[in-house]
Amino acid sequence: MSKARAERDTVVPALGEIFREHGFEGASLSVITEKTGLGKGSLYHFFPGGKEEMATIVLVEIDTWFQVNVYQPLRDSDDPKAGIDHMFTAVEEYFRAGRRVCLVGVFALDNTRDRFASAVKSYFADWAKALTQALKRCGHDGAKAKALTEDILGGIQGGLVLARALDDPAVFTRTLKRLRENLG
Amino acid sequence: MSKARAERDTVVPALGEIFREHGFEGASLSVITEKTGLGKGSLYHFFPGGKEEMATIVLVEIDTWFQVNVYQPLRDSDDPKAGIDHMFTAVEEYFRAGRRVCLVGVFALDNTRDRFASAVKSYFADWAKALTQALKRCGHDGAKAKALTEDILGGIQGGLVLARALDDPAVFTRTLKRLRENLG
DNA sequence: GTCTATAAAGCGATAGAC
DNA sequence: GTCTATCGCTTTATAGAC
Repeated sequence: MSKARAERDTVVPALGEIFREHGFEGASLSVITEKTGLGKGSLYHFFPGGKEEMATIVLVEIDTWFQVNVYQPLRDSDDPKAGIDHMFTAVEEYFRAGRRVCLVGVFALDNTRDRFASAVKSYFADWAKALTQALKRCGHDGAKAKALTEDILGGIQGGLVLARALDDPAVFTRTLKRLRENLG
Repeated sequence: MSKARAERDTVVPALGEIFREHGFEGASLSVITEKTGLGKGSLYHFFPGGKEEMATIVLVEIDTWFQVNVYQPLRDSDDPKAGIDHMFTAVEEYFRAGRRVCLVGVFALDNTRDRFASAVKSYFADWAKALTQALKRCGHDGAKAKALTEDILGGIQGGLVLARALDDPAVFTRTLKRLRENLG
């Protein structure tokens, strides 16, 4: 089981890219088979729950990544400004400078939304909470910190949508730069 | 033909809501039949090209609406500030104060993207061009006008994603308010 | 113009041999 | 653990009666 688990985990990143690229509905088993090189037999061996389990595990992996690389630094950094700087750097890398969309954003907009509603909601809620707290520690009052948080999280998602729609990743990096500078 | 055309056009808004709610892949003919009350026979009579034609016509309708209600006022208003104010008001109504997502944004993120790439691209490109021009007429230099345009269009899209993800439409209206105030 | 019936293909998922 | 074969269902789309 532990071995199967380890084997399974190596496929999860590839599954993430597939869901990002095709959405939940569009990621058919034939596409998944093709891109991962795993046959249906293997896929259902690793993920008895089928596509839904695959997507759930991908969402868990994403949550873990953001907890470790974004939320924790925001919460725990002695210097809250450094935590925020680290967030912007991590986000720019994670979204490959605008060439990669946000899977949670994709799931939020399409009809997959209801299926994974709680994971989608807590992704943004956790992020917002950690960022607001860091902004308060930087000296902003509660209302300002909340407003800045919405501007930053919304700006990131919107920048990704625009970058993809216009087929111009630089829109995203420019947006990140302005959001960063806007904090002074 | 003109009669069929008129009859057809009455269904287009309903199709728009269906694609918004379910995405392109998720909007199956059975869903469309149920929500519009039209049988498959009627649907293929009005839209011989099937789903793809339905979505194409919906995108044309959206483009027309934004041309008339957003881009033209931005371009033609004697007072560019009034044109921008009008844009924010129209956008808040159009997206039902955060309860309605942007179909073009939905199509931009999922795998439908490639299918309707040019319509998706020109939706944002036309909007950006008109808004940048209006901002320049307000006195902003070219670089500032371009930056503000990206912040505003991205902010709108991001606000819609966040509102949907958090199941809290007010996130969108607060974002719009700040974008508006940010212009002074 | 709208209906029913149906075709052809793809879907997620399962079973069983190996 | 991976394969092939197959089930049952849904999908888009078409045909033809009315």
